[in-house]
Amino acid sequence: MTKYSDELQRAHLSEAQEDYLKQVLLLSETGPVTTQALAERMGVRPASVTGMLKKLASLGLVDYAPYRGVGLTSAGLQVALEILRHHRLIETYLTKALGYDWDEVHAEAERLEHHISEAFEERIAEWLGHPERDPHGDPIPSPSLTLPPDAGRSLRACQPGYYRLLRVRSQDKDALSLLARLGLVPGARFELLETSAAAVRLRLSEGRYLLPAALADGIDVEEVSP
Amino acid sequence: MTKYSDELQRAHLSEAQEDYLKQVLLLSETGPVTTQALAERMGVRPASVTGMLKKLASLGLVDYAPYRGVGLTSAGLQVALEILRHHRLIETYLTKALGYDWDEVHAEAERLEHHISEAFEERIAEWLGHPERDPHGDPIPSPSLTLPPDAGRSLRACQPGYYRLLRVRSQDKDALSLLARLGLVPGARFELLETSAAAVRLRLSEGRYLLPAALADGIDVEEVSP
DNA sequence: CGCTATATTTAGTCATGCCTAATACTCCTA
DNA sequence: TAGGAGTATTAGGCATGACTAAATATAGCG
Ligand SMILES: [Mn+2]
Ligand SMILES: [Mn+2]
Ligand SMILES: [Mn+2]
Ligand SMILES: [Mn+2]
Repeated sequence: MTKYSDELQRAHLSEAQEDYLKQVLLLSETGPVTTQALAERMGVRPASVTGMLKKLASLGLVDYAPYRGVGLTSAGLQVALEILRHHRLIETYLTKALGYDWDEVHAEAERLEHHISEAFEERIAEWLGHPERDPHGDPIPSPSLTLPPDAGRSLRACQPGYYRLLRVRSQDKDALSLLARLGLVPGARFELLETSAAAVRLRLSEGRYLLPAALADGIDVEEVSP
Repeated sequence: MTKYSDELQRAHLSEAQEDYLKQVLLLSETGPVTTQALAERMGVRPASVTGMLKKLASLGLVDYAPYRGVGLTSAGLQVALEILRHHRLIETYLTKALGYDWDEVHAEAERLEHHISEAFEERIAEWLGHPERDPHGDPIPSPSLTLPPDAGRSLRACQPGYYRLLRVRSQDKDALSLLARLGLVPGARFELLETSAAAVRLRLSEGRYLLPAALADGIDVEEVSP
């Protein structure tokens, strides 16, 4: 019966509300969630964010103290994880079943995540063999909405050595396109040759590249034997 | 230039507007499109329909004369066919690629039709081999938005004889479920034994059934040799 | 500790798309 | 041909989720 009321609530959430909750979750992974950061992510003005936060708070989905930032309640977290699961499953499905490139999937998933049924979610998860990571290496919340633990650390902070790429956090289409072109996708192995403040130098089987620090920042890796 | 302005306009249409246009198209296939019929199909009150028709008329998508009914302009027809193509391709894809039953696909397609990209449309059409009919036998508008011609006639008006089922017009979940159970899906062959005002009697390889006239009404068939 | 830059919230609008109640039109029938 | 039944439109509201401009809180700094 808990189930029933949850579903009722879910059914009533708008696309905008779901996206706000998802962004609160994503932003909270790196630090406090400010009105301004949320406004940037959502592509709206800060005043609009304040209005939405008040509504979400009244629905019991966020804890909101004016001027103090915002966080998800456990109900809000469930919704955010559900949408995130949709998003990442859809990205994975589009890539594996329909031949999308990994730089194309985000925009499509951003819309579809709000409009698929639980049946659709289950069927693509089944078709995919219940994956734990999407094409970017982002963890996919499980059906019971637990998030697989983070693995790896930022390439930016690594010493020279041998590594395997685990995750690319950038969502910039052109950055993703570039990385794909270089073969820098999850699973790729490479040698980190040198790091500096501005860039990292690395070697793949296909060649040697100098990667701007901004890109290296968003790349998570794990060390491997040579 | 025409293309450009069309696409701009498309981008701005809401889900509600797209659904109104689609329903105007579907209703116009059987007779004049009244405010009331539209209200029933859309699940809203007639007053709401009037409001929307005025808006669509001002966008140049429908010809609307108060108290006189409504019809699509050629711009409106394009939009309606585009959405109808999405709907029927999605239904077909869900059935063939994800194992949906034909009585499950409608609700899912009704939402997704508004939220897929042209790239998605093209890829599922490609995967399906550019089908001309959806799982119910409904014609799928071509990429250039022409509708394949109607084939067959209503089972209700047929004389006893041998027939192949071409199309099921009902969208009722239970009716579809029943028909699927009997094997009465597009392509099925059967013998029509007897017709009366209230029902038709027919024989499939699996058995003999008495079908209420209301169901037979929505079934299109073509005659075949015994 | 007070001042100011920045972040945030409030106040007031607007567009969408729905609703109900009241009014107007159409067209069939007596 | 005048009602009336039934259909449609207008009038007035409401919720959602944006916006701008104005007011206000916070926090960092001299
Ligand atoms: Mn989204
Ligand atoms: Mn991703
Ligand atoms: Mn629809
Ligand atoms: Mn169909």
